[in-house]
Amino acid sequence: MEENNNNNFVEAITDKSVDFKRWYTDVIIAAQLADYSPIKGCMVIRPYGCSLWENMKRFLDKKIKDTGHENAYFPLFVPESLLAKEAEHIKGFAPEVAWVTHAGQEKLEERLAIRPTSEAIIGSMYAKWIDSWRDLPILINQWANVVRWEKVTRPFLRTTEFLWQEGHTVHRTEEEAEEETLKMLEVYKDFMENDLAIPVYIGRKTEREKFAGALRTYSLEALMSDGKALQAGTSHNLGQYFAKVFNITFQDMDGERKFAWQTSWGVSTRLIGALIMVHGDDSGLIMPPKVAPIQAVVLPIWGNKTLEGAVEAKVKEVGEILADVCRFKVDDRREHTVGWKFNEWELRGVPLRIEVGPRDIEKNQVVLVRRDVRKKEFVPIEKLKDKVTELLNEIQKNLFEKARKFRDNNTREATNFEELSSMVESKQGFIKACWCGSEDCEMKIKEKTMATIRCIPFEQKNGKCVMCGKNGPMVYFAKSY
RNA sequence: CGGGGUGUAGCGCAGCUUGGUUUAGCGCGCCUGCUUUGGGAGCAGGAGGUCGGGGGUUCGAAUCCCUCCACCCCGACCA
Repeated sequence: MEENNNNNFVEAITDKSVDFKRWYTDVIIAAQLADYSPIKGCMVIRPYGCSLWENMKRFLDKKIKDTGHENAYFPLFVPESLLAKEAEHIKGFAPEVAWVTHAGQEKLEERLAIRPTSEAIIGSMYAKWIDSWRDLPILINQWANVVRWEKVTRPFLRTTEFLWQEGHTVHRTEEEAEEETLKMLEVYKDFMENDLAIPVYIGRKTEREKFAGALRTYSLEALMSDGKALQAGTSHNLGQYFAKVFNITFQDMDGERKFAWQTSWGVSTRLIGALIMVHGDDSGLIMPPKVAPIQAVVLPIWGNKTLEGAVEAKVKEVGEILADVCRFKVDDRREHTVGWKFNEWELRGVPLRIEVGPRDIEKNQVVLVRRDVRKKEFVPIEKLKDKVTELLNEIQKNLFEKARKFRDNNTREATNFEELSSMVESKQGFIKACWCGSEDCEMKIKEKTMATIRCIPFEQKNGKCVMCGKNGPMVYFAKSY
């Protein structure tokens, strides 16, 4: 345990620079976002983490509904016969599907898969519900848990069971489906950048990286502060693949029976992992104010016995002022000193700290300290309300700007393979480079550098493939999670 | 799923090489009381362990052997 009187008061967590991966799990455990469970690969999301997820859900759920979607809930189980109907899709998931084979002692007549995703079960229902072009579009979203038996798991980033939302829509035309796919990509981008303060690059996935069974997959790619990229969300144009498998047809305006066009899109609790790795520092988490479970923590500093009553009264007054301003918590625990609490709440990433002590009572003020820049301010009680609102907004903006600058500063351009290779090796981050479009070159680059094509952005300038020299689009390469 | 590492109190560790003065210990945390509180407080007293599970060797196993499990790191696969 190292002693340091200036900056490093945190004993519980490893420094980011020393061991980023360990820092990541240390922070999660110490901040009580989650904990390991007795089940391999499964974690418990503790109240603090759950509250964060609920806040994230609230923002995203509203955006999903504002774009015309409704929530529904489909079964956890998928009969084997249904899942087996299509080959390509299930081939992508087969190794990670968990099966229910028994009910009590009795063997089931048909095995039930625990959904790794819900295309099959939802597709089978859509076939029942759709008959005419007038039934379209169907715009449904579900918040659910899914299970994928992963070999390697890490809290939030990849767990055996995880929480997510999956949108499943059906459209009359290919154009409409494509429009929906891209619309939701934008909804996600808006959510990630404005609510989570996580800047993302968006673009199309390569054939190799796309969702099993999809026509086209689009993704949002974020840069973690260790220089590795993280796929933060995906939106798929499923084409007519599942429609053909599950016989989702409708009679069109022209009287002809046609296969429907589908999309699916999802983001998961992995976003919590992203949030931790984008904003956190050596002292712990930093929560973007919009989704922070606690936006401000009020800490009474008791002083000597004769002043306690006055401090208590002032804390109560502060509480009343903040009541409809932000989500706050008064930490009046007696068992810890105030210094201890400073560190504790910094570790847990609360954006604003409000100190109320004997010296403040005389001046009718409080002390505000920002978590992101640790700046201290003395604020008169009558200005508290406006100041808190202002600071929370500023912190939200600052976190995004900081992350965007980091991402931009770590996005480099390579014109040939040697440059690409040395950039991956020495700097990490995103690397813009041209690629001919062949899987062959994609694989070669991956094998030689460990970097993969994260996405092909929409705004294009073509150039020579860093591998073979043929003409092709500029893409983002990165080592990724 | 391959390669490596770890597993002793809630957490971090020592003890293991060379089996027996160990009744398994230390720091932090925890409980009780008093004093404290503007950047991880002090004193006093106290609770807490089938040494990851199972099997074996031995008069005797935390210590040696086998096996299983979990977690971490590095690779192949994925949100």
